[in-house]
Amino acid sequence: MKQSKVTVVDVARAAGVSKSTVSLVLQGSSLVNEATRAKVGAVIRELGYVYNRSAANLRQSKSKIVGIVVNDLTNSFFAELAVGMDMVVQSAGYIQFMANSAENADRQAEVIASMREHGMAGLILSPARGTTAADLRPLVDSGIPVVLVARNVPGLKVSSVVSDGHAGAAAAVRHLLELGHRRIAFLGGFNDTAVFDERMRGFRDALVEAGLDASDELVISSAPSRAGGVAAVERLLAMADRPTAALCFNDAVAFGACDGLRSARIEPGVDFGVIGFDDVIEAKTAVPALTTVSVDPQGMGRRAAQLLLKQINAGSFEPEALVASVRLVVRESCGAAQRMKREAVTA
Amino acid sequence: MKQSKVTVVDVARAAGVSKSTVSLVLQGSSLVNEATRAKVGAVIRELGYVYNRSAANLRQSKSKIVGIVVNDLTNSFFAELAVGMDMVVQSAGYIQFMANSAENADRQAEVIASMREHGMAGLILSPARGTTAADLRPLVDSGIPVVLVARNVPGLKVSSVVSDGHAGAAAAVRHLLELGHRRIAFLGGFNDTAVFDERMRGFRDALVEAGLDASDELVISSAPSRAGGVAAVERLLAMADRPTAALCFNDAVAFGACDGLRSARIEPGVDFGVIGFDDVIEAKTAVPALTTVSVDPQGMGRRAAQLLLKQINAGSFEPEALVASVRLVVRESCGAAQRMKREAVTA
DNA sequence: TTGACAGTTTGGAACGTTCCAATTATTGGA
DNA sequence: TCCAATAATTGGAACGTTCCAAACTGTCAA
Repeated sequence: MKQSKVTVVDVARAAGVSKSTVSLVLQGSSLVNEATRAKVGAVIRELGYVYNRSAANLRQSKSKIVGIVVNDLTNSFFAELAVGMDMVVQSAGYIQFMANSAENADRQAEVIASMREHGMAGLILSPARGTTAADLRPLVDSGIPVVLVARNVPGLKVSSVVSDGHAGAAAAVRHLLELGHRRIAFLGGFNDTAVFDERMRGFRDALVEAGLDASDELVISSAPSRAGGVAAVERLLAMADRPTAALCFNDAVAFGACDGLRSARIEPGVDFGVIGFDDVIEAKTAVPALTTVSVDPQGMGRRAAQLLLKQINAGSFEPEALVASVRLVVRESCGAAQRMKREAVTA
Repeated sequence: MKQSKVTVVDVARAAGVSKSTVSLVLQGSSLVNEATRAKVGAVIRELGYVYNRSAANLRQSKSKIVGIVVNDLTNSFFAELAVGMDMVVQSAGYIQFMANSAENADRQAEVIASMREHGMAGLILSPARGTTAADLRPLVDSGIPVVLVARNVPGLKVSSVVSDGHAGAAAAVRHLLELGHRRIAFLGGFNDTAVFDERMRGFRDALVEAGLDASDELVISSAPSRAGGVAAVERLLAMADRPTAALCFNDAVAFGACDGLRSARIEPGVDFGVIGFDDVIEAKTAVPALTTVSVDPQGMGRRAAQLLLKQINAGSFEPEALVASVRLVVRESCGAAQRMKREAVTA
């Protein structure tokens, strides 16, 4: 256990050159002679020298660190998002501070401040509920690139990568209409978020477009979780004019809805159509396999990271708003497979 | 968008004091006069000064950064683990580099090297499959505290926090025996990992203890995923002397096993007992609710982080091996609820 | 008036790197 | 032989902080 840190000066002394030369070797400069480079390299390995990046940054003030703050890492959608970012950040030779805000705006503010003190070059933020433009303004004004992902913050002029919730929800509803459903509910999610609003409007617009009922009672909000889905579907089942299908705010809600339906002896995908949103990994292997709007969170994460790195490398930049397109993945829970079977029989 | 960074000297000039005084204020020293402190504080806010922690670390060489490297963030067990660490690291005023190794030992080595260059004070590692003691030796020898979590690396003398897989597996098997099962399988997981080995030995030992068959054919390994569970249960169903219950390597495998059983018109929790391992969040709300060995990953994460911080603060330390105890959470998939119902009828 | 002392404040060196300008060594052409 | 050009190396200042030793203010007792 040797504690003493080896510096560039120690290496220089041992190799019989100046610290400047060692520095050049470290940067892979073409100025230095091949023999010297080899000698210095050998000494570096021998002494177990580790480069001190903070010291370097102090001089050149451009760090290779980005910040990533996510509202809920235990949610697999956001975990995938984070993994996507991780991939491109890592392969660009950057390293990330990464923190979970647990939907707590205060904690989020703290970690962002801390990351700033540690000298991050840019931030990717999947904002906690309740994040305001004012929270982020000082950071943005300081000229550090910020990319918002998955959720937007109204009134803030920064780059963002969000999915096309409106189009996705509308496509899902149209699919249910094609399958013959005429009374469709929207289940789950907190109705004070922008994402909820967007998806819900997609749902409404598609119903109105088809000349169908899109009244408020068809929108049942709840926590955007599996438990929330159970609760929401219970309220749905208690309705007088009961819907025959539902579009859910996200996949967690959809799973919960399936659980709730089963408890009531209603088989999802057979007696009732269920469509989720997000296409989390479990959607494919669940029983029944979940029909859902796929938003490829890893891809979104990758795009967000690419955008951030682009803005870091460009000296100045204009905010860019990317909308990740979305596609309906038809599996079993909507009842499409069931209908095909039925048609095969009647044919 | 003001780019110029404000330094302690700028603050000093604006407040009409020396940089030393500003530094004292920043550190909350009791030496400085109340009026001066207030004045400096005001100027700091006014100029939008942000503390440069790298510069400070350069001088005092003790950073408030820890590294966290996780083998698979998309797996909710490890995501929970990370969130637990995040909690205690954050509230101790530290910030974390966090990276996903995606089970790739090379990538893992790269990010660890990068974190080291950036000056981390300690590392929590949930090692990628195939990590060797040699990979970690240089880091450990340099005196930086390392805590291994969830998985151990044979031959490396560092602290670790792992769950008691042997006891957990044995408890699960005993429960199945109590429910009357006499032929029990072990499903899923790669058989070249230490975790697999430990759980499998717990399984075997409990069977042997009861004087039952614990032969190799009862152990069916596969990928530790939902798909792996489906595959494993298919092989189980093809056996001549078919088991009536199974302990699964983890919850993902258990879910897969349930899916596979259902496809074969066998109802898990009624016709067949299934027990998982890990108690991921979905276990509770799944249908049937999964009986599983709960290892509280968040708690493990918290303990690992606490251990690391303790070692960072103590100048020197001895490696400590923590074994997180484990408890069987009886829900529906094992058939216990079913048996109680049956007993109520016969009574 | 002086000195001791506590309460505050301060200049400057140090941390490990980069980068500029300057220096030295080497080569080749006239 | 000398000069110019090129190749390789180098010393020292700078980055933004901390920390030490020293210095300045008052106050109070002698």
